[in-house]
Amino acid sequence: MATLPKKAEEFIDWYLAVVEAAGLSDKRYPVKGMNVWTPYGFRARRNLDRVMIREIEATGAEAVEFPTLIPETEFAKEKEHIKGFDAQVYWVTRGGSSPLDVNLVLRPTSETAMYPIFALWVRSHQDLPLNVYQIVNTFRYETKTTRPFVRVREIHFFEEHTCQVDEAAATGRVASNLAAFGRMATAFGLPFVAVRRPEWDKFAGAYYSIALDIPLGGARTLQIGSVHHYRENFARPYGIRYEASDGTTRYVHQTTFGLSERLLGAILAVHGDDRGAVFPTAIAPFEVVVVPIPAARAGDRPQQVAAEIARRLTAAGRRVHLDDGPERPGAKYYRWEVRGVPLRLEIGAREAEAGEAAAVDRLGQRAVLPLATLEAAVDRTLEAFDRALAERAAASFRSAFSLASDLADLAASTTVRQVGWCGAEACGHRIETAIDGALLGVPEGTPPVDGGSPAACIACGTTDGLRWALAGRPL
RNA sequence: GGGACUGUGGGGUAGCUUGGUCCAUCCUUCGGGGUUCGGGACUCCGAAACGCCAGUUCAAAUCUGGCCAGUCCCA
Repeated sequence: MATLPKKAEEFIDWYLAVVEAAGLSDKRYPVKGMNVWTPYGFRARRNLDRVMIREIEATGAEAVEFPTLIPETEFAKEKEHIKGFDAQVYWVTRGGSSPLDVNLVLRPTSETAMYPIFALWVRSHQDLPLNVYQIVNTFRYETKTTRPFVRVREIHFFEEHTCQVDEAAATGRVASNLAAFGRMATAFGLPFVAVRRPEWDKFAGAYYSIALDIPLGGARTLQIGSVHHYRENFARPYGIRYEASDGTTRYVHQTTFGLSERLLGAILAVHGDDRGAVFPTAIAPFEVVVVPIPAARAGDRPQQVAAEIARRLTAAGRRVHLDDGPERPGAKYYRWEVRGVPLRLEIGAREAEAGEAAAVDRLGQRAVLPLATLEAAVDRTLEAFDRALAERAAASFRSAFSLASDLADLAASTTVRQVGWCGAEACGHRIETAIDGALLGVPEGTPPVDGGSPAACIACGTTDGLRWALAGRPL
């Protein structure tokens, strides 16, 4: 098996090689940006979905599913929105061989599919809040280089859409979404920053946008999700009104929360190492792989014990793979390492006789687990693994940001930079030019670098209206 | 949106400049046999490719055009 490129030296090549070697996606499908979810990758995706569903439903959202096609007439109702998406939608213009009277858009996102119906569902303040989400495929005609999970044309999209009684309630929903995302990120051991995007980079049609970004090493960043406050921007063109308790008619205030398989890409990018993928247990296609080690003197005892262990752990609710194929044990170790399985249990003649399992986690921690209390021992081992993985990610997150105080300093950035910014768009663009990237925005809450208060705008030097902002190079 | 480049078995590649020496190289992978088995075994046998369609030519992996796919740079 070919060795992988080094993560620190050739990040993109490393990422592609890991996706390939781990068997997560088949990118040979003959349409750009549309890849096949392989069995192993699909397991990871299903686990990702499970965590998203658990956390969003804990906040009172309900699952729905809207159609894939949107009439052009509905799509065009919100002017900023269509301007933002026009260049990247797929059109359906024919039914059979006949041109359609009204062309249909393959949804790039579902605002314009849902909101005409929301206008029918919402009549009274008693219908609010309306919190619904769907996990569906969306389509964007991406022209840049596509990459598995990170930039695709058919997106596995989680989107929550809500209607609230007023702006404050919508702001509360934004906070609730950010908290829900925080819980998802914790489950995946994934540190992130939430930043309010600058005006010129907010979602098409939004009042404001909060992006969830992760650092990828160097000044690179990856946006893995976003939460938007729409105020009444969509409610007005789509007529989503309700009668308040005082008898007046008002427009709802809306929010959305979007995530995608980029989260899987981010998990690979953050946790993976030079030996391949590393999955936190919450998303791991298999949490445990059991490898018997044959020995002439032991007969088939190791295989029998390994099979029994796999049965027991499966019964205990673990996702387990028993690898009792004919390969040599070492070949199996390498394979399950590149595929990122958190915990490997080895059963040889020694272990079979002693009533033990040799355990090695994906970070290299070794232990001997007694078979008598194996289920509990595996629980503890995986918990410790997840903690260690999260701590490793947190440590690299802490060193992924640094302060910068003048524009010349930005060009050679080897981290994401935290800078003082006066808020002016012209200064924002000068920062973007200086770093050859983007002004990511203003951090929500505590900024990543504890630098006190900013002294001056890095671009114009003014000391008025200062805030911390982050600048980086989005992938 | 503009420009450049690339496409060879499942994966990675040599060959292309100068058409013939190529029923196409090597690594890996896959199938079968034997010896093996506590960190990627060895060995024998076998399978597997010139993106697609036209054109030039006695002759095309190699030259030309279109299409499809991929990559990079610029706006």
